[in-house]
Parts: sequence; C-alpha cells; structure tokens
Amino acid sequence: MSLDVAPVIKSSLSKQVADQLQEAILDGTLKADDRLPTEDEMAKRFQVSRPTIREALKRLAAKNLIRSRRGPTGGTFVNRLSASDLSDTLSSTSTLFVSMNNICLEEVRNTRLELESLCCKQACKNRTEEDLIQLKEELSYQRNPEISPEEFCASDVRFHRALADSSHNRMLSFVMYTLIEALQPVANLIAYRFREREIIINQHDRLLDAVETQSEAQAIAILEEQVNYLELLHDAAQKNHFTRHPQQD
Amino acid sequence: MSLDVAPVIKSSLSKQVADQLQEAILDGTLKADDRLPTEDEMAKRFQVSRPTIREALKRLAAKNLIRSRRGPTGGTFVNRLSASDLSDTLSSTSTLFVSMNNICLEEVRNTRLELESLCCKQACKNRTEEDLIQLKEELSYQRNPEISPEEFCASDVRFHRALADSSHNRMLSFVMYTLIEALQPVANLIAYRFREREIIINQHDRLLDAVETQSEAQAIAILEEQVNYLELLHDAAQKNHFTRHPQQD
DNA sequence: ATTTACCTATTTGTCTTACAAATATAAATT
DNA sequence: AATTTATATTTGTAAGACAAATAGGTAAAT
Repeated sequence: MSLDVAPVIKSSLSKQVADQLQEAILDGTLKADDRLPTEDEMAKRFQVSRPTIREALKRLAAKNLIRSRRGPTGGTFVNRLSASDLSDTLSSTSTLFVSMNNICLEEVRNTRLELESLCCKQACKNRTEEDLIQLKEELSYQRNPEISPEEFCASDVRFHRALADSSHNRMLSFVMYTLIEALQPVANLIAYRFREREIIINQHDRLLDAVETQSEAQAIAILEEQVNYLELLHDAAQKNHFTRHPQQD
Repeated sequence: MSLDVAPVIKSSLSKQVADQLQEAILDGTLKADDRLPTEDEMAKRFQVSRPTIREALKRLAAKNLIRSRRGPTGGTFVNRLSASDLSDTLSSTSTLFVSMNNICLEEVRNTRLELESLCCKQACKNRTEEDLIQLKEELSYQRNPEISPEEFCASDVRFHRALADSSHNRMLSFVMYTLIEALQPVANLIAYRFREREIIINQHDRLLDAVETQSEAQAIAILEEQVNYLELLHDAAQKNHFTRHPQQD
C-alpha cells in the first residue's frame, strides 16, 4: 500500500521556532517594542527545551530583529529597525557579494555613480534645510586635520549617506546605503593623505553647494569627478602596492 | 583619581564567538566550503561551553554564512554564497525595511522604475543572445494559461531578474534584485486575472523587443507603462478591499 | 523624613551532562 | 559480490543548575 507519509519535518526545531517568530514580526502580530514571553514560557508553549528556544532567538538576534535584557523588567523585545540599524546586515552582505563574486570595481563604481546621480537629482528637488545643515556639519568635521584616517572615512560615509537621505526617498536611500558600503573596503585601502583630503573636501563642498542651489547638472558632474578621482587613487595605490611587494606567488 | 576602567566585556560570549568567526569568514581566513572544527573542539578552544558555541553558530546560520550536517563526515561548513543566495538575505532585509518603516509604495515604485530604467539602458547596450533566449523562454512560459497565479508571479520575478542580468553589471543586478523582491508582496496581493495577465505579457513582449532592437527610449517607456499599470491594479485592489471590509477601528 | 544599604525575585546568560538522530565507514553475513 | 549490520562520529535536543544583571521593596541609619 502507498501511504502518504506525513511530510517529515526537515528543518531543525530551532529554525522552525525562529521562522514562526519572524513571521509574527513580519506580519505585524508582534509589533516593535513588544515583549516576547520569557524563554521558559516559550519553551512550554512551543513544547521544546529552553536551549532550543535560545538558539532560535539568537537567529533573530543575528538579524537584529530582537534585543534582550536581563532582570525582572527584562526579557526579549522586538526591535524597531531603522535604515542604519539594517545597514550592518547590509554592509556585510554587500561586502560578501563583492568579495565572493570577484566583482570588478568598475561595475561597483559605475553603479554607484548612476545611483548617486539619481539621489542627487531627487535631493536637488527635495532637500530641506535640515538636510543642508546635516551635510554642512559633516563637512566642517572633515575639515579638521586632526582627525584620523579612519574617522575621515567614517565621516565620508556619513556625508554620502546624508546626501542619499536628502533625496527623501527612503527606498532609494536604502539601496544607496548598500552601494556606499560596498565601496567602503576600497575607500579604506586608500590612506588619505592631507592633499587628498583637501581634494575630497573641496568636492564635497561644491557638491553641497550644487544641492543647495538645486543645480542638478552641476551636482552630477562633481559626482563624476569624485568617482574618477577615487579610481585614480585606487589605481595608484594598487601600482604602489605591487611595486613595494613584488609578486610572491 | 581618575582610573581608566578596563572597558568591561559588554556583549555576550556567544556574540563574541560569532563575531570572531564571521570576521574570519569575511577576511578570507575561512574560505568557502572550509570545515569548521567540531562544536566540542571549538568549545575547548574558545573556552566556553558547547551551547554557547551553538548559539554563536545559529547566529551565523541565520545569515546563511554556514551550513551544518550530522555524521562522521558532517560538521559545519562555510557557505559559498551565490548572488541569488545573497540577494535572498538582502531582499528579506529590504522587505523588513519596507514593512517596519511604513515605506509608501510610491517610493518603492519610483525607485524601481528608475533602477529598472538603468538596467534597461545597459541591457540595450550589453545584452547577449543568451540573455534574449532566457527572456523569451520565461515569456513563453508565462503564456501558458494553465499555470497558477503563484507560478505566474514567480515567472514574472524571473523575467525581471533576467532583464537585470542582461545589463551585465552584477552590482546593478544585485541591488535590482532587492527592489524586485521588495515589490513582490504587492504583486502577490494582486490576484492575476486572465485579462491582467495578457496585458502584463504584452508589456513583457514589447519590452523584450525593445531590448532586442536596442531601443532604449522605447524600453523605458514600456517600463513606465507597466509600473503605472501595476499602480492602477494595486489601487483597485485596495479599494475593493476597503469596500468589502469597512474600517473596523 | 529621607537617604542609604541590603535583600529578594525575576529573567537572561552560561555550563554540565546526557541522550537522540543522522550518516559515513568498516565489518559481518548471506 | 552484494547486502546487511554494527560502530563511531558529529550535530540536534533536552534537562537541570547556577551565575549575573536588574528592578522593586524593605529595613536601617542619618
């Protein structure tokens, strides 16, 4: 006889629990800042052991979906996720993508230029005073020659993020964040010397001005200039690298 | 006296372990398909208990960075992540982003139209014969009226993905995948009736033709038409929904 | 009366031990 | 020789215990 066997449970218990909880979060059953039952309680409800529940919770924690605190008023809570909260996940994903698929930088640069142009166009239309203040603040921070290369890089990221946010299209910002992160390892390769910083800052300055005066074409031209400049720097760094470390294998 | 207190260990052990392992994967110390030590072995090395190691591994598993198999030749392995694997995690991130930040569909549609236009432009330049074959195959599959709405939706996704891939800019494809997925929940809302399918298919048909004959402007016009049509369908579905379920709170 | 110190209860974090389930390898049986 | 059966290894799950953080209440001290 051919009995239809019940489709055996394939995935592990902790995964099933995690999926159920994630589903509840996604469809709104569990809202932001809601408190989940205690681990013991959930263990009873799901009919599994506490370690299993904990493994499930760690899966969600890895995605930043939940946070935990100890103590009587503690527990596990649903996170409200902003774009920048998600950017951790984003950046590691896009970094992985670039490194594991041997994406040539040309493609990344090309895509970033196109997307950032889009951001600029919309930013010229929609930027508010707050956006301009944000951009100016970051720019003045960059002008301080005391800050370390790492701090300069971080500020550079924040500047471009602020530029993306000025488009007031959050979906566009979101994908732009991905691109910014994907190029970051490259930016870090370049040890910013003082001269280079000045050039970058000057470009930012003119970019800000273009956005402020709502001159789309000018903004895009500057973006192009900056991307080309970064390409130059990167090529030079590569060449230098090869000169100082002759191929060993 | 102002003693600099040693920065107390903030994060949990399992998080620290997870971070160390992730770091090793990201910087290439652990390559794709490498096998990690057994859980017992790692517990000894990290000087923590096995459950702690397991919680750490579940964090990485949630990000699809590793896979596990039982048995003597089993163990935990580093995943080789393909573009579509990564865009899975990326798209779930972006779905989260959209649902938790009340992103209005207008923004998503606008962004998708802009990005897909970009894809089309580059596709018109770079598409190969293989790309065209792929697109035609998907199109002929959609023409079969027997397939279920779900299958039609899935085919629609594949068609647009193939279109993105035709740009031969993998970075652009990657972010485009995100956008396609972000709109999918909307597409699923729309119960494709036969008449609607015909219209969609007709649009796909003309889109394919435009890419084949490398007419950028025409391709973009059709994209615009399709996005507008989807908006229409969605609005109608919304209205219908409200009519049948009068507001309850 | 107000502050301080301590105690207690609650909840997550971690450890220990044990057993179950899957699975490849080797041995034994037909 | 082919098939079946042990067997060892490794992840998956369970149970119980204790540690650590933390809020709230209580008692003592000023």
